[in-house]
Amino acid sequence: MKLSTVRTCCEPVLVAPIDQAEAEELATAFKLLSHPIRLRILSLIANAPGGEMCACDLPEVMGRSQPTVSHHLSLLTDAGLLAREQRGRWAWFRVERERVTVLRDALNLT
Amino acid sequence: MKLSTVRTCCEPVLVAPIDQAEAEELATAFKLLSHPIRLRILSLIANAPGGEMCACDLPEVMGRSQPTVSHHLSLLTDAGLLAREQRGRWAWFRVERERVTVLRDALNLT
DNA sequence: TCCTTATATCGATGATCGTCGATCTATTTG
DNA sequence: CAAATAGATCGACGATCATCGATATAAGGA
Repeated sequence: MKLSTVRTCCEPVLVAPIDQAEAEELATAFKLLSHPIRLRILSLIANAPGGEMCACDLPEVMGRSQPTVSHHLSLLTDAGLLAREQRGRWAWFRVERERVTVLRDALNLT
Repeated sequence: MKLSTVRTCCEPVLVAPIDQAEAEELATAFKLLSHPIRLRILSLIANAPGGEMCACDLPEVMGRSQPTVSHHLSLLTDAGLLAREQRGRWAWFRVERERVTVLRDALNLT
């Protein structure tokens, strides 16, 4: 899904009417923000030292099992909201801020 | 849910880390934006003449049944994203822009 | 008061989602 | 190569969600 080509800061949802296809793509993206674990993961990584975090720390911090955390990390990564980098046997993640900006700008009112 | 007291433009999700309670409230709000019909309803009403729209027109425009549209209007209204006003036997809706702004600001990166 | 119309609510059904134990894969280390 | 460890994938289960027909409610008009 190339979200940035669908909706930019110049044509936000609440200023220009959207059609069915655009609504479906945006809804899919906002769905990623509709779960507390995913919001906390984004918030945690964005505020981590160096803006990145190792997946190995997340199950304990989140209080969820490793498969559950891995599942949510995959969803965020597949959607382009997180970038994944393998270092040795550890996976490091950082927030793709441009993608978050696209979603924020979709809610512009002016 | 008093969302505006929980998260303002001064402490966005990606600048300050959020705890479990805040994440749950925000996730509940973003869930409303995670369905194409609800995004189209918001977009349609925000761009309607006078910024308001009668519910009577929505089932045909959306291609959904009257109960389905009523259900989504209730979700948006209960969450404060839409304001409902009864005029005679018709229900008119307008977008509560301040509430949308709260969600947008939660995604601020700077 | 009776009829019509707009909207909400109920109830049921199928679909999607979140979770985790078990297992598989890949990488490092001894 | 074998053991250990990080992470992904699988499979199943319960929970939540979207939808719509049927029906209830509420308001206006005859």
